[in-house]
Amino acid sequence: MNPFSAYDSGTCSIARTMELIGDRWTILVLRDVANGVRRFDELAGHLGIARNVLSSRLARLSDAGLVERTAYREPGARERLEYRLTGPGRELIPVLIVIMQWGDRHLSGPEGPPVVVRHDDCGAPVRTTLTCAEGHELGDRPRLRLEPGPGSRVRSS
Amino acid sequence: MNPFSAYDSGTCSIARTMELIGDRWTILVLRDVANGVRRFDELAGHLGIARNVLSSRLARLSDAGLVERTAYREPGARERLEYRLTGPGRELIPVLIVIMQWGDRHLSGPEGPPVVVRHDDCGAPVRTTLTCAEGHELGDRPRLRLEPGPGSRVRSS
DNA sequence: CAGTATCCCAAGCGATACTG
DNA sequence: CAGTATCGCTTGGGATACTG
Repeated sequence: MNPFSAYDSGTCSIARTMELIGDRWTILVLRDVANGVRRFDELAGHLGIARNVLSSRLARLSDAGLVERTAYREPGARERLEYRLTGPGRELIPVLIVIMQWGDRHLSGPEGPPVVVRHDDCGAPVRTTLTCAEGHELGDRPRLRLEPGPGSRVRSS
Repeated sequence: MNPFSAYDSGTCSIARTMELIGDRWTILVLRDVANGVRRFDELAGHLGIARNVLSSRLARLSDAGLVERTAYREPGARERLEYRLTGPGRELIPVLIVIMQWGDRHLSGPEGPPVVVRHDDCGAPVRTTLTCAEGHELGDRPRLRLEPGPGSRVRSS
């Protein structure tokens, strides 16, 4: 009867995702990797994270397939390792953007946000919008309805 | 020279937002409150969270202005307290949706996602999209450019 | 440079008992 | 019912030293 019993914490996609990225550092690591910070020491320095923690976060992200470690060699230089987002990792970028957008609006000072994200092709600022399959735009405070999906454990009787 | 020095961890909107919601429980509390679970014991039972932790999370969310506690009284019943999202709190819903969307795609089993979110007005499923101010849709793996914003501490010289 | 290993502390969390 | 208080465990995290 309560539609939200479908939302049991075990299978909920939000819960599962947060298990992966819901700690103090992981999202920031992803942010930096997405922004082209690719080497271990560079990440450690820029984030101010302890090296062992960075190591374990990168390992988890790599296990989950969000980040891959590859070797590369600049001409004449010795081999180096770098981290890059995989496909699934890049698909997290919209998550980073919405979070940033919310923070820009509600947590940045009167000076405005410290960073602006633009569409690289046209230079216009980027934003996220909520739309439905009928093409309606839902705005910031959308009217939503939840229903059990195909993977629901709740019988629809 | 490095555009990402603008992204110092102190002012970054992602970092600031994650300080607020970047732990194991807060997002799930927000999810439940957004879904109409409004009373303390109901939240505690549904989430399986320890009561003291729930208490402290609600306090933090309330301090931050994402959630407000109000008293209400059903006719004939005694007074009760309930939590509701404030305006800024409701603006976090798109964050919940993108996270859920990503988890649906990458972390749910072959059965599919346990919950589907629909536009309440038309019943069509909801999704988030990245667009730029020029109206281009950017897709899952967008080509982005970062620039220091007005609140950047980095001189633009 | 790119990590891993160790040590220790602080925060987060769960269980439980208690109060209005 | 709606919380707060207390306790002890467990995890996360910082500093530092060490290895290939």
